[in-house]
Amino acid sequence: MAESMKGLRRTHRCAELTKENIGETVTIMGWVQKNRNKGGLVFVDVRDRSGIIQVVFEEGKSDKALLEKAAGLRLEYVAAVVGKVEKRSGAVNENIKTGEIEIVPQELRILSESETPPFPVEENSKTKEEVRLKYRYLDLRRPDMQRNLMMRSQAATLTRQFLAEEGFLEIETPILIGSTPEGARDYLVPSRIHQGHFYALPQSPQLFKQLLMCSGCDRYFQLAKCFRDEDLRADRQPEFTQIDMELSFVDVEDVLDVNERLLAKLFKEILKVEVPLPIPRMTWQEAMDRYGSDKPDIRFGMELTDITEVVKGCEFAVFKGAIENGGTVRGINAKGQGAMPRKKIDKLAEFAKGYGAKGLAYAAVQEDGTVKSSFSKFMKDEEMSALIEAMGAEKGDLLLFAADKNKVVWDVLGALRLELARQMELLDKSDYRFLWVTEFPLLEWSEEQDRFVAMHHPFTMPMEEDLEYIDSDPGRVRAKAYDIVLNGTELGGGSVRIFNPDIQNKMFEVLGFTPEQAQEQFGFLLTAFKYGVPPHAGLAYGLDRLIMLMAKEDSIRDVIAFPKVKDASDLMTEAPTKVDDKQLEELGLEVVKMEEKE
RNA sequence: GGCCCAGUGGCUCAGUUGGUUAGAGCGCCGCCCUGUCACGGCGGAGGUCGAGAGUUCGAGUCUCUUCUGGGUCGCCA
Repeated sequence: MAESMKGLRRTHRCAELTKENIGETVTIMGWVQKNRNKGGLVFVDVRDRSGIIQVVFEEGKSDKALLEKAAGLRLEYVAAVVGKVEKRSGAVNENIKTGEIEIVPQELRILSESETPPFPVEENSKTKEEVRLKYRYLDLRRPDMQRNLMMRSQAATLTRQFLAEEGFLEIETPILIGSTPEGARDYLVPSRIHQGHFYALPQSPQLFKQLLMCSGCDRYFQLAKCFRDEDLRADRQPEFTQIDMELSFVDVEDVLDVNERLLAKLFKEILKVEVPLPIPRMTWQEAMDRYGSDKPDIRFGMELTDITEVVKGCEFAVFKGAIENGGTVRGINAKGQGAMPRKKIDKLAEFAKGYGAKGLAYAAVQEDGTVKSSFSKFMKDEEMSALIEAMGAEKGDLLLFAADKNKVVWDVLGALRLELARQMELLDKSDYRFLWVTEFPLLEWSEEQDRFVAMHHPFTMPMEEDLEYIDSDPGRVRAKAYDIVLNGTELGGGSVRIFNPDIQNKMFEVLGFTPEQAQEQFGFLLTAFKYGVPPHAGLAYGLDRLIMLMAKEDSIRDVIAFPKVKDASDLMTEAPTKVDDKQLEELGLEVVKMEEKE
C-alpha cells in the first residue's frame, strides 16, 4: 500500500552521508536494492543516484510493526526512511562509499511498491540489450548508466561554461528546415499547410551557423540535435548530439586552439586525465600512408610500410599485377605473431576480403630464421631478404601484405591493423591519444555519381597554394579541413569556410552544380554572402562519441538515455508507429494500405 | 541490400554422435534465522527450447524459411 510523503522532506541523497553525519537524524528516499532479513534483524540497502546506504531494523530497538514493515520491503520498492546515522556496530563494508555507517530508523514509509523487475538492477549487467532497452527506465537505474548520464551532464555543463568564457553565444537553430539532398539522407516532415511540401530535420546546423557569422554573432555554439536517416552502428544513431561551433575572423590555428583547450578541460575535470597540449597533428596523406586510415588509432604502432619499390622486380603475380595497374604493395608487421596458426591467418584473409582485398599475402619469420610464406616460391631468396629487412621484421614476426589500388590497400591494412591490435590486446581504454588530422582532400571522386563530390561540404575552403590545380587536377587540391580523432574514433571535424564568391562559384562548378542549382539549394546563403561576410571557420563534434570514450563504453547507446536499435526503432515506445488515416489525410498524404504492407 | 554471431523458466547459462519425465545459479513464493552486505538453512512453483515447415521410429540438437537483437561492409557531403 503506497503511502504519502506528507510531512517528510529528504535531507540527503543516500551516499552523500558520511561519518560526519553520525548522530544526526536524516531523511532519505530511494529504491530498495536489497533486503537481508535475519529474522529479528533486517538490513535494507536503499539506493538513489548517489549510491546506497544500509538501514538496519532491529528487534527491541525498532518496534514490532516497523520491523514487520521492513521485512515486507521487496526489490525496487520506493521507500522513505527517517532515522539516525550511526557508526556500524558490525563489520565495515569496504566496497561501498557509506560502508562505515548505517541508518537506525524511526520511521519507514513505502512510497511506491514494485513488481519483481524483469532483470536485476545492478552494475555490469549481463542482461541482453533487447530486454534492457524495452525497460530502459529500469536499465537507467543501474549505477553504470547513472554514472554515464551524470558524466554527460557534467560535460555539457563544462562545455557551456568554457565556451561562454571564451566569448561564444549559445544560439538555437531550427529543427524544421529545408531539405538539401547532398550528403546523408534527410528525415522528412510533411507540411500540413503546404501539402506536397516537406521540412527536413537538420543533419547539422551547418548553414545556419554560417549565417550567424554573417549576422555578426562572432562566436556561436550549440549542443545541437542532428538527424540522419542512414543505417545504424555502435557509434551511429539516427539522432545524435553535436557540440557545434563557428567562429569569425579566425583561421585553422584559432579553431584548433580553442577546441584542444576545451577537450583538455573536460578530461581534466571529469576524468582527472591530463591531455598534453598541443594535440599532435598529422596531415591526411601521412595518416593514410602510416595507418591506412583518416582516423588513426595512435595508441600502438604496427604502421604500414610501402614496399612497392622493394618488390617491383619480383615474379609474384599478385604484387606485379597491382603495381602494373598503378597500385601499390604495402605491409604491416605484427610483432611476435609469427607462430600464428594457419587457420587464424586464413581468418584474417577472410576479414581482409570484407574490405575489398582479393587475398592476403603473408610471411612469418620463424624462430630459426626461416621464412614461412604464402608467396616464397615466387620470390628469389635475396628478394625475400630485402622484403624482410624493409619491413623491419625479426624472428617471430608475422608480416601481412596487401597489393591493390591505394584505396583498397589502405582500407585493408588499416582494418587489419586494428583487428590485430584487438587480438593482441594492445588497446587500453584508459590511454587517451588525441590527434588532429589536417589537410584533407577537398574533393573525392565518386564512382557512383561519376563526378567529384565534396569530401566535407561545398563550403570548405581550399588551401590557397593548391588553388592552381582546381581545374587541371581537382583531386590534388587540399582543403582547410580538420578532424579531431581520439583512439581511432572520429570525434568531429570542421573547416575554414569559403567567404569569397569567386572561389565559391568555382567550387560549385567543379562539383557539377549549375549556377541555377546552386542558387536553388543554397541561395539564401549565397545571397547573405553578398552583404558582408566575415572570414569564418568552425567545428562540430559528436558529444555521444566523446562521452562513450570517456565512459569506456563500446556503444553510444550506453551514453544516450533513450537510444534506438539497429532498425532505427525504439523498443520501449515502439516508435515509429502507424498513424490514423485522418492524420494522413490532413497532411495530404496518400493513405498507406497497412494491410498490404504486412 | 550483403556477410557474421546469438536466441533454452523472470535473468544468466549448460545440454554429448539425434534417444525416456530438459538441468544449474540467481531471482520469485512459503517457513526458519539478531550483524548481514554475493547473508544462511529447509521446502516449493515456474520451460509448447524465438516462430513455421521438413528429414526421422524419435528433433533443444540436423535442413530450409522466417522473426528478434547485436557486429560489420555498402551507406554516413
